[in-house]
Amino acid sequence: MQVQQPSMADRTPIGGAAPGWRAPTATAQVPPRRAPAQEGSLDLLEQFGTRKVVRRGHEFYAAGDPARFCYRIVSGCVRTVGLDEDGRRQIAEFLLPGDLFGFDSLDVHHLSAEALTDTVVVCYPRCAVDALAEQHGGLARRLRDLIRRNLRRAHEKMFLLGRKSAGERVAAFLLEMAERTAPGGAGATCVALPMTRADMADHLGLTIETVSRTMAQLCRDGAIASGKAGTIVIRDREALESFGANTRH
Amino acid sequence: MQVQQPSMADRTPIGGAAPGWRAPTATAQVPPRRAPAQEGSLDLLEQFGTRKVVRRGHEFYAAGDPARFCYRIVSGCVRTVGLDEDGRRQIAEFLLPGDLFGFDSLDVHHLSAEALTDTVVVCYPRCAVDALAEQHGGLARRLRDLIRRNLRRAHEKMFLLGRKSAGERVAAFLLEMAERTAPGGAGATCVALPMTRADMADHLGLTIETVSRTMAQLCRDGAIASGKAGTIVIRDREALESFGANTRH
DNA sequence: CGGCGCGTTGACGCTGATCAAGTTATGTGG
DNA sequence: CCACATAACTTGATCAGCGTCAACGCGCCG
Repeated sequence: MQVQQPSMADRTPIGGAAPGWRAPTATAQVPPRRAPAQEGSLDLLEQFGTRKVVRRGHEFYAAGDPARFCYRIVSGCVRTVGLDEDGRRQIAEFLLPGDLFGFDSLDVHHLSAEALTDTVVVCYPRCAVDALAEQHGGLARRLRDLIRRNLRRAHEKMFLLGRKSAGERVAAFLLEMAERTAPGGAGATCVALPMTRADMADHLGLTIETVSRTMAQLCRDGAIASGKAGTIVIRDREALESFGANTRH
Repeated sequence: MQVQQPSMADRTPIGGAAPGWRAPTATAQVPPRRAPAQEGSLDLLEQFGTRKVVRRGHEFYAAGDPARFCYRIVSGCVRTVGLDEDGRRQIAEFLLPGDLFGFDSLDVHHLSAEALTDTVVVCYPRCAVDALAEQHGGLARRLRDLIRRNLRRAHEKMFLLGRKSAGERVAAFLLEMAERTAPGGAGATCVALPMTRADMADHLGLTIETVSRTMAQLCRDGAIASGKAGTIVIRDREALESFGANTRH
């Protein structure tokens, strides 16, 4: 396991005036996105946020680290990773601009969080989060609901991993990424996939080869097309939605 | 999907006298258990709790129901179930005496909860939970941590489903059940398995046959022995812990 | 140029699903 | 209490989805 602790020196107070964290760097292919309404209203926290940049491949925290900070992604992409002693890896989620992470750990992180691309985050001290939540029932409620939503997504992923075929998993993943980057998009949607095939495989409980083959199949079927530099285009959403359902009969 | 709503008539205030619910039927092998320390201290809630009995095979709530109540199990055993349109099923967790459930749903339950055996619960109105949490930061914090623990367990299960062999899944499940019913137990431990093979299969992402075969193998290896009426005995914990690790090399 | 990371494609085999009996529990009505 | 029906479990034979191993192409960078 890599244990590169990125320098803390680039953390700067956000204190006063205009939010300076509005995506100055354009490193990531993933465009900055407004936080969705249900997660956006943790405004009370903003005054405690500090900006931080983590370079591609580096960790925000490792499994086992004390949970001292929570994060909101401004730009870039992050994965949360579980590793076991044999080197087997499970990626719990990919996080995109607007997403929050680190809020659902107990005192100690049980997964590590790693930057897939150069990533800009706002970073909230855990003690500030807890203190604010102690005083403001509304914030506590929103935090609770945030973790609840994560739990619901985890349950959906358990279903995916336990009960769906390789084709269904890949198709569902692509649709999920599409929905997250362009909510409600209907026609041909361009989806950025900033992660490697290995990342997708470790997220979907498959191997690199199976992911690759499945996507090739989807291309042949005309459901998707491969765009430039880690993007795909969804051409036929319905084909994607029903893909692999026939595999398990 | 079965939509039997058990009668609400058998709900009675908890205040009263001797618990007449001490397992009249011998279906439930799971003995009552004290709530573990970290979950037990939701004491503020107790005054709002009402007792309720749900018979084996009946639902506490269905997926899609508004989340009006949360529950603590007094005796019995519960499963939380996700179902899809094809009839594929995923059991997120099995819940034992002392366990809490229903706390991690948003406004609407996304899984259904069904009694595996005749089950006695204490039932807390969601509005009371929320109102109390609004006023008592400490309670809110404990609720948050409760949901966080559930999320961590969900992540561990994602790892199990995505990355472990059939043997490892079954072995891990038996060890988990052992740990939950007899924490820290060292020697030969007797473990109640109040669920069917189909339940185990739908929890572990396997088929009935594979579960059955794997347990037969474990018996042959002397790691476990089958006891009476849905119980097994763990004879060799280390053999169990390393079982199936060789299968995937 | 050559090494390296990443992705693709093919051949083959194994784990676990599927199909099919058959046996043992569980429950029900006589 | 037994007879019967049904659910739950076990075991075997066969199959296929996906993993494994291997080779190769491509873009990037020193």
